[in-house]
Amino acid sequence: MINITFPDGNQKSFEAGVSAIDIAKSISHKLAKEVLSASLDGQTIEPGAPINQSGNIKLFTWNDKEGKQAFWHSSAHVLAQTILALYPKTKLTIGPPIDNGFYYDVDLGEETIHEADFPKLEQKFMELARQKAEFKMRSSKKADALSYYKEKQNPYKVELIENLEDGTITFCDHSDFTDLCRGGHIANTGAIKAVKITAAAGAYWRGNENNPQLTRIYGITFPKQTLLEEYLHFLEEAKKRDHRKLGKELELFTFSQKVGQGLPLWLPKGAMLRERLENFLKTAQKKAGYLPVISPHIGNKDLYVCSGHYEKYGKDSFQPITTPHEGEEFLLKPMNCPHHCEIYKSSPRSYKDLPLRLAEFGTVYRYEQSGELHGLTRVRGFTQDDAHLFCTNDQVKDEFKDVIDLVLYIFKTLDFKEYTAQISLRDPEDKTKYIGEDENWEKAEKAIIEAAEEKGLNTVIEYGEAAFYGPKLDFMVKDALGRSWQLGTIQVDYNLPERFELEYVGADNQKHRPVMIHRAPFGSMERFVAVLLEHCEGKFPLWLVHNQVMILPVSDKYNDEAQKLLKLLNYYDIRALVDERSEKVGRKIRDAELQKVPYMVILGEKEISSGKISVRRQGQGDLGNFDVDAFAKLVTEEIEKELN
RNA sequence: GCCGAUGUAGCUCAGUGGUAGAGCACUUCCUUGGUAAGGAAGAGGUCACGGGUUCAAAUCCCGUCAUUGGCUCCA
Repeated sequence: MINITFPDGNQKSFEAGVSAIDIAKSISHKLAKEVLSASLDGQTIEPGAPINQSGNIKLFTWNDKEGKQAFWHSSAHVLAQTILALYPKTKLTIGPPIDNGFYYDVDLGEETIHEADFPKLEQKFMELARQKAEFKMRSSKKADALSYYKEKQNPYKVELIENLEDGTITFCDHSDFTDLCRGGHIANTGAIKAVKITAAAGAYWRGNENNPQLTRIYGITFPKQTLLEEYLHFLEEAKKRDHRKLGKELELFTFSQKVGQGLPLWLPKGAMLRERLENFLKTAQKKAGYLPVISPHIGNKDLYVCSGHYEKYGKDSFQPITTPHEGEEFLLKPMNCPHHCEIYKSSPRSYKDLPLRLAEFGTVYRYEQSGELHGLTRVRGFTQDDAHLFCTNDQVKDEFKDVIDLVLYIFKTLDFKEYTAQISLRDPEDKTKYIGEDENWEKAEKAIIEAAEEKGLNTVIEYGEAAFYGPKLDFMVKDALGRSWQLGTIQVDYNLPERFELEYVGADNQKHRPVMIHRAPFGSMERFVAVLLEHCEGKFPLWLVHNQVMILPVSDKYNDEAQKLLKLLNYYDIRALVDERSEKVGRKIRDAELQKVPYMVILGEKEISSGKISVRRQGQGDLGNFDVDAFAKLVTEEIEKELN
């Protein structure tokens, strides 16, 4: 007999050899049917495999991340089986579960899979899944595993196995299909009730662009048909929140082939939106002791050679502009920091001047690869809400913490509740990608980790994600489709002050080197607006929205009164417009609702004679009658609340 | 840059080799109304661009450009 302990602390005895599913059955048949995966003492186990030792069990269903992962991992096996059945010459590589489904990377040789082939794949997939084949793990000797794949002429699997220790190599069989696999399946393929092949894409073997390109087939499966329908519905809804669609509808920005790829054109409404965001941050920065600076759009190449950016990113910049007579080379400014370093150097600095916080909405240009461009989130010309804080060693942590507060204030004001605070450190395997002394890196990394900890941030650490000159704290926010984008960033840098020989005179009358903090709470105005649009679905908070109030005269007769009201609202600093079209009021309401105007004011005979306006809130309907100043107060108070 | 997809009116899209289409938006006229679409008429396109096949191309083929889903990259 063995003792099994459940997460709630309860214990039960079972005969040795019992499976996780049997254990679930002992609780309820419903649970047994729903269990997808299990773990014993934290180790993932196959749900149908015999358990021969006592331990702590956890049972996972579709509602658990672990359950979904096992489900999609198993589905990847079936996908591989499907592809092999339809394209027998395929060489399999890897096929992991991801956040939304799974993929399998395959070498199809001469064949290609097109979107038109997806229905065929889906049909075969379900045919195979319905066989209810059990997933069974078995171990293999390294030599046997190698010869198996050598015989199949599959260099990818051979490479994978060569990197594994003998004695740890396992395969998973189901039906007539077998694959190298470390485990973590559902019991059998029968639980898969619905599949959607979502995309075919190229992907490099082991993520290295010098390696052969494989075909990656993406799919998603569900234990119920209705869940697939819900997922497809979610994708439809996400499309409505796409910033590219909303940007067009709300007339915020556009692109022109003539102007160039990745070079956004801000339309008046978009430019005014940006202005409000910038002013919001400028006000906050003024309070926090920042000083504005302005630097030009081009800079001498030597400036970036000095900073090290040219060596590292020269190929990712636009090519230098050469002056006709002197032959001097200039780059379109790819970042603002070297300029700000030179501003620092414009005058001798004392420790009394520090921290010196230089801020600029600096527009920069980067030659991003064409395949990378994406709406406003990845462009070739964009404006950073940049600032560089020059401080002493002792001031780094406090300055860093203040910047965290600023980022969190912005996120709170704009209702970004879900974000990831990512600490990006050096790649411990390859320090050659970075400049500077180990000692400085350690100081910088320690400062970030401590500051984030003292601010109580829930952080994840990513190795190898640091900038080449220093570690950083990045704030990542997801778009409508769940893709993660870096918005705010804070970076500690001991290296550029060194390279630019920045100095200050300390209380000891000796020269010292300052530390630099790079920070951009929005990140780039373009990307920030994009993610903001997707978050609020185009329904901007009142303080940001272009048109706060739409005045709707009941008929043309009241247009003059409407204009008077408009002036009055403007006097209260409220942005409003009058809908003077000869349309019925129902139509005007509908259009204002669709334009996502937060407040509507209806003006007709009743309002004029009573002196009270009739107010509607977007998405809510009629709010009743108000005196104009009471309404103005309502609006201004709502704005104040949003900004505090 | 690489692999796949897409490109028709301002927007969303239909149109599989034989005269370029719809809805919304726009313009004009009628209508002057009470809380999510009043009516009529009109205007609007070198079917992304360049070549080819054909008696005939939006449609088939090749190339280019742009957009797009991924991969790689991201100061």
